[in-house]
Amino acid sequence: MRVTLAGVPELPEVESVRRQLAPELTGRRVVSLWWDPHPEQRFSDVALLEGRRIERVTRRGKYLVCPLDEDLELVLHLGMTGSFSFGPADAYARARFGLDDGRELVFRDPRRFGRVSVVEAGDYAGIPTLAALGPEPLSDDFDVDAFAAALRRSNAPVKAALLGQRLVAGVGNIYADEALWRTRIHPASRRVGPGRARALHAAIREVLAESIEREGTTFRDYQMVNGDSGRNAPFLSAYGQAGLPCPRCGTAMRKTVVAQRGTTYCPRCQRT
DNA sequence: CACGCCTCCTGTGCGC
DNA sequence: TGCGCACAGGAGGCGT
Repeated sequence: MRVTLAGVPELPEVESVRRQLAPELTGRRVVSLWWDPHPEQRFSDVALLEGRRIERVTRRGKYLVCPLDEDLELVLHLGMTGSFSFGPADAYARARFGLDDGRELVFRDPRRFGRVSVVEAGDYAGIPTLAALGPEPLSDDFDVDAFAAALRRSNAPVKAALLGQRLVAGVGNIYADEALWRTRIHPASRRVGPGRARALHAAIREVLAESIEREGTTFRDYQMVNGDSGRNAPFLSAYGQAGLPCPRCGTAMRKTVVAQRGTTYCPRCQRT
């Protein structure tokens, strides 16, 4: 079985990019600006960035959030294939930010799913997922009892709940499959009791923290600012492993669709 | 409100 | 060899 894999940036990948960008961008001023006007709705008020100073480079879930002077914020989402580099721009460059140190930060995004917005600080009305984003999974705000209660209230498949960004921020297709595999929960399960919720809470933290240590998962598209790949791919147990033996029980891993997303799980270990 | 389905995009890989 | 098409998927939007 052959599966096409992209390796979309999720929390560990965005955090790895953030760690590389922060020292380069903090304190820099944007002195020139270009962006591809297509598709128009993925670039919002970007012109406001001209002349602004980047105060910090932070992250919420899969969003990069850069406070600017003048009480503005630059909000970036890498979509499926977004990446940054300090030039040179190629045919897939969607935005170019000229800095006051003479360098140019290039936002490259072949599939154009990324988004760039400049907003008044904290005003996420135009970015609804960010406005309603759940707690950071690696912070104390990610409360196990609140998570368990929210899962109990949810009638959606547990994987859909994880991807929804409201119960917890930053989990995407890769780490949802990994955390569910570790806790032996079937991705389509609509009933997750407190014991399994507690285990899932811990597993989400583990898979994300381990991947951050390895600077993320690279299949093809994701790369860091310096062009390096993440090193987490060889450690995946579920995502992309369809047809291969389950690392726990040896049963062939199965691929299905849950929440309109490709989903790999062990049909023997993972029970609803 | 919660849930689920459709859409946006384009490179890739497969079948014929 | 070349063509056509299915597939990958985060988030936004909309219908139920």
